[in-house]
Amino acid sequence: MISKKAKYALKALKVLAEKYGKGPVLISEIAERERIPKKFLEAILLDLRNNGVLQSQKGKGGGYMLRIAPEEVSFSKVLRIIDGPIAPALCVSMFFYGRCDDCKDEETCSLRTVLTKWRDANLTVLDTTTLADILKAENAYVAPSDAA
Amino acid sequence: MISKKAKYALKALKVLAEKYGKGPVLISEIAERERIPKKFLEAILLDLRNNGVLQSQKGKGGGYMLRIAPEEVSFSKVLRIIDGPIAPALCVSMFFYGRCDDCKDEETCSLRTVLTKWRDANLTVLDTTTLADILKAENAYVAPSDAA
DNA sequence: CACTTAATCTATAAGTTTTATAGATTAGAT
DNA sequence: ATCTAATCTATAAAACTTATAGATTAAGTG
Repeated sequence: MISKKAKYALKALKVLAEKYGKGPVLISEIAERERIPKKFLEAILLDLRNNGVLQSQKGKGGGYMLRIAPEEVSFSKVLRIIDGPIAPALCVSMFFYGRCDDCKDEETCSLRTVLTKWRDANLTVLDTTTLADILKAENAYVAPSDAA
Repeated sequence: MISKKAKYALKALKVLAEKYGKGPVLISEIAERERIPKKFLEAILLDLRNNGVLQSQKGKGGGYMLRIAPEEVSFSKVLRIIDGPIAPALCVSMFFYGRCDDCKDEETCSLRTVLTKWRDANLTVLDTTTLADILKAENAYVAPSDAA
């Protein structure tokens, strides 16, 4: 399960992806539209900015905007910034590798083989899914007809 | 990331899978072999028993054993018992479905489309991976030679 | 029946992470 | 100067994780 924070982040990024190239968006506007506690959202957006995903402008006419194109913002990038490791365990993490303190011998850990497979399946989806895909999903939705 | 508890559970189950059909195994034996705090492990095994994965026997000659064959114990089954939902969000969970309190309209949530895809990729791996696969990985390991 | 073994149950708690809230401060625009 | 909106600092309730301790129950053994 991803954290609420990560879900908030993705929803906020969806809004910013929609307005990509159309100038800055206010925190308060995003917060209202997506029902995110404003102060909490502030911290999230700041985090995304400090990690190169967003760009901000203070003062009147200011706000937040994407620094890179929606197609460039993968889920894995966002999740790593907000939630940390994507891998099911540190011992198979590519960006947050760490030894498992309960593991006797990492080389021969049979669990690790399986965890690696799981990690790769995850990354296949998360590396290739971007904000652009959320937008596509948004537009693809057609209200079900009563015909059936 | 899975919890330590889940990792402990999988490691304990690996031991029990090895001894499948060979009588009960003591909690203390598993705890020592896998370096798991004994009291903590007790709770984990009990949980697995109450959910039909394990079977226990009190008193002398007692211990824990698998109730079903290693090939029948999938990762998804274990993880749902120990860590709960496997899905990245409750709104796309098959076993723990719940509405997201911050979501205006679930039907049109664009994030949900992507989360569903992610969930399915996860399940493809976790439903088909069982304790038997851990054992296979265990036996498949061959120490690297110095030749290279 | 008394004794030993080993799982089971109940209670407690330290530690960490998550999910926020409040208020002061800084940078930019007019 | 003044208004605006992001930024920084501090705080904290709530939930979850990771345990530990001790009493109890069930089963087998002599």
